[in-house]
Amino acid sequence: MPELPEVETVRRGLAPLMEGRRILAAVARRPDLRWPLPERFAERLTGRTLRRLDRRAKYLMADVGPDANGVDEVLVMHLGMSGSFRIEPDTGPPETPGDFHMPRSRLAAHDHVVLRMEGGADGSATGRTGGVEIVYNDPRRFGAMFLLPREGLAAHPLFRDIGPEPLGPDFTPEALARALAGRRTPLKAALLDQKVVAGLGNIYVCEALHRAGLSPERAASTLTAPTGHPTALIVQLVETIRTVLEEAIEAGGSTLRDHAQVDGTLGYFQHTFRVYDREGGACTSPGCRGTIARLVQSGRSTFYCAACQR
DNA sequence: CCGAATACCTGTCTGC
DNA sequence: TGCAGACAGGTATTCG
Repeated sequence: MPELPEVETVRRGLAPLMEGRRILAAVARRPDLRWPLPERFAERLTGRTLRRLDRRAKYLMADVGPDANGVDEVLVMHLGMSGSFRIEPDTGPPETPGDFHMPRSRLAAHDHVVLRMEGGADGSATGRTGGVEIVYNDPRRFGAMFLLPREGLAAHPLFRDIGPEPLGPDFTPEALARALAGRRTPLKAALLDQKVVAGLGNIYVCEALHRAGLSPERAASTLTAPTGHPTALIVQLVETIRTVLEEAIEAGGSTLRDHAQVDGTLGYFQHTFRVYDREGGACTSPGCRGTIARLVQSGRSTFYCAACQR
């Protein structure tokens, strides 16, 4: 499921267990996810301190500091369609460099990567060595990990063309108007395009369009005035996208507080949607008596209300 | 250049 | 119960 709110929830869940801590051991249990894992993955990460865990679009970006040659690197992680992280208490023996022990009983099918983190001074993580083991599980293997130089990362092909962060200062009505100008593609497809705005996926595009009262089939260009300036509709859409994402992050936060320490699985949380996966259900817009319908646009399901989305 | 289709994988659900 | 087929929240690549 991971779209921006889910990835941000994962980031917030992992950050307290990872930031400022050494990676005592790392394991890649297979050579690839969607693409090959970084060469010598375990050796390159072992012993380094994870300074910060950030997010850009749907990517997690872990600043792991300098490598053996002093080159600052970032561990970039993407959850794809089915990736999640699980937190296990570290019950392993004290570390020797390059050594890694994890009880087989605690590994599950599709556990592809494990990072053993050192414990924190605050005692917030309570494995035998005071730390945790962070397990990446991904059945469909559409996820990915890269270890890239920090210098010039924004110009890397993965990030070069990604649009503004929707919760950041650059996602303005003017910017969205510019990005949609002249585009004949349906609004649904345009908002899924990561070049237009970062981090939206199928669910939150459906949700945002419903709340904004905009048809997913409307040509994207029709939100931009002939002058190239934003229309009132675009101002509304920018605001709606922010609201939908903020509410979802809030829902993810409460899931974290309620369940993360018990369940240990990050990446999926309960959230109720107004249109997504509600085909045949009643539209919840005030005063609307419509029914949620499903349609397929460029091979993906769109859920919407034809009565109130124009 | 743009937009649509395809490919990458496995698990789950539906209908016969 | 078994099984074929559809479908799943992402994105790089290919095709027209």
